[in-house]
Amino acid sequence: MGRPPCCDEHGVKKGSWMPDEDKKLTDYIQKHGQGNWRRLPKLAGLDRCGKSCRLRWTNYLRPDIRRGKFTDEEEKLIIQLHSVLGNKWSTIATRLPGRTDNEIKNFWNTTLRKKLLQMGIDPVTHQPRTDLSLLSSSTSRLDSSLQLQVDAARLIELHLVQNLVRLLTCSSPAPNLDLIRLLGSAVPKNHHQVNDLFALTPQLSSLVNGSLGLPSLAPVGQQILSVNGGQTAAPSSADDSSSESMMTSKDCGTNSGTIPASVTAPSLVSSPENMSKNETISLEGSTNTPTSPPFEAWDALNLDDFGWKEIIDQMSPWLNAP
DNA sequence: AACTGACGCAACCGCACAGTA
DNA sequence: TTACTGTGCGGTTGCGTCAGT
Repeated sequence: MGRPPCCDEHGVKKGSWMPDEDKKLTDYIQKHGQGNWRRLPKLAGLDRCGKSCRLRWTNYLRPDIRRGKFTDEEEKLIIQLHSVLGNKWSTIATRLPGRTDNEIKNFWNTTLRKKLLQMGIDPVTHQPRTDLSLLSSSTSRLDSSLQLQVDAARLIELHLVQNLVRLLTCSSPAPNLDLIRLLGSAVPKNHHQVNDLFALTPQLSSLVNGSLGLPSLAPVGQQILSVNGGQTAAPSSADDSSSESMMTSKDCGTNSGTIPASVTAPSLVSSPENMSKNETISLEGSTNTPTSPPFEAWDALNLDDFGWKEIIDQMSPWLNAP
C-alpha cells in the first residue's frame, strides 16, 4: 500500500525559497493562519508542496524565531537535555524558546558533537569515551559543568532503578526475583562509581533537587548499593539469595506497589510555564494503576545504554497481571 | 586570482503516528 | 476495523560561504 510522497506532484518547485515566495507564504498565514498545509500552496499561489511550506514557515519565517549565535547557557542546556533525551530535537526545542528543532539539530551536529568528542565525551552516551588512548589526558580537560550534567544524568538512572526495585519488591503479586536480579545487574558494577557520584552531592543536590524534582539523594545510593548486595561485583545470576536480600518490606514505606508521585523524572529547566502538560517528562499519571502502561514517559529518557528497556519489557506482563 | 576542502545551514526525504470517514 | 489523510519528527543531502594554499 503506502502513500505517495506529498512532493511527488509534478511542477512542484524545490530548492531554495525566493523572497517573493516567502512573502506569499507569510502574507497568507498572517491572513488565514496555519491551516491545511496540503491545500495551502494552491491557496497562497505557491508552486511548492505543503510540506515544504510548513518547513519553511516553522524553521525560518515564523515571527517568534530567534536567530543568531547560541549562547553559552543555551549550549549547556542543549547538552544537558541531550544527555537525558537523546535526539529528541523537538522536545529539546520546546525548552529553548525561539529555537527550532532543525536549528538545534544542526548546531548539535556541526558544533556540539565535535566539542564533546574533543573533550573525550561520547556524544551519544555522554559518558567519557573509553576508545581513546588519549582519554586520560582529555578527561582532565572536562568542563566541570559538562561533567556535572553527565553525573546528573547518571543519577537519574539510579533513581529510576531505585523505584523499579521498590515497585517490584513492595507490590502484589509477589516480587519477581528474576526481574529484581536483572535490575541488580543494571546498576553500576563498581560501587565506587556510585560513591563518586554522591561525593558530588552538594552540586548534584542543587542541580537535581532544584530542577529535576527528584527526592533526596542519600537513600538512593544506599538502596542501590543494597541492591547489589553491597558487593562491587554484579550479582551472580545463579545466586537467588542475593536478590532476596536486596530489599526488605520495611523499605516499602507507604507507597507500596507504586512509584511515588514525588518521583518526577527530569523537568530540566526552570520554565515549566512554557511547556504543555503533555510535554512534561513525568512519571506522574503512571502511578498506582498497574493496568496502565507504567513507564511510557521513560521512553523519553533514552536510557538504552542502561538496559532498562529490557527490564520494562519483562515487567509489562507482570504488572498487568490481575 | 584561482582552486579546494571544510563547514554551516536550509531544505528534502522517508517514516511513524494520530485523526477521521 | 480499515483505509486514507495530515502532520510532525529525525536523518540526510546539497548548496553557499569562507579560510587556507
